Amino acid sequence: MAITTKELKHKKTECTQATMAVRDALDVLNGRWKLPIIVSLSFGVKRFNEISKEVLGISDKVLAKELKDLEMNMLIKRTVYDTFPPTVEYNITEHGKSLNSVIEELKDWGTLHRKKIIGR
Amino acid sequence: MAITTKELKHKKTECTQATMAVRDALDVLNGRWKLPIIVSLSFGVKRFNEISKEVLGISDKVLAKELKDLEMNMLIKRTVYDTFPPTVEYNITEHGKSLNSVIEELKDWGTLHRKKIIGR
DNA sequence: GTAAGTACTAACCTTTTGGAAAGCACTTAC
DNA sequence: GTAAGTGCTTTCCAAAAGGTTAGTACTTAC
Repeated sequence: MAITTKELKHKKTECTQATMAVRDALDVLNGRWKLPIIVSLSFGVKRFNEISKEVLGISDKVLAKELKDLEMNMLIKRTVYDTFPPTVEYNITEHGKSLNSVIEELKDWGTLHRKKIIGR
Repeated sequence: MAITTKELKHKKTECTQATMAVRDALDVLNGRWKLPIIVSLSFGVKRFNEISKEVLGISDKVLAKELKDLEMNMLIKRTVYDTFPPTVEYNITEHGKSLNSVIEELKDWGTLHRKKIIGR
């Protein structure tokens, strides 16, 4: 089911703003780790190893990558202190906090869904 | 950074219900295609090829898989009519409609984020 | 009989994602 | 000098996701 450039252009004009905005949001939050990390940081400033322990199952490599992504999208801020054993702190930004209502909705829906499907 | 069973059990007791619910929701909606498909179907009943044309870039194989996933999670319903060229219709369920507020939030946040980062 | 249309599935291959383990730079404490 | 602690990075490898192309079952229209 190949899509020709013509079809793509044609469809693009029909494509609603809404769908694109949802896609934008999903792209930023993609994967299993972004939101758990944000939730973890929403409880306060944390260091690398603290996040690594709180977000269950994440590997160092992936955590480092996810933190970079989140920083690039201005959802979190990285602060380095030049201490003896190095200290790096991560905290949410105002922009990151604006995700609160999204997270609330996901939490509510997740709870509803669990009742409906998993724990029926 | 391996996690021992002991650590896992220990942390599990601390792990908030909230984080698990968010995870549940994300698991159901994972990937780039689930929500676009749901949005597409939220505008009305559609057939396989119609969805395939509306959800830009998705391949037949992936579409078929995603539709199966969504049906298993009771978000959409599949109806087969035994006509000459076969007809299969997909529509959202009530449970699927309960995602509306999540989608609204994602849309709003996506719009905000685009202003902040992409089109600053 | 042959072409067309629908909704897929199967086979094959490439890309992406992700985990485990080790290493590194730097400094302090012993 | 050597061990420890921090925040990563690198290498290697396995699994998962995803794209392309072809094919199938069935019937109807020509």
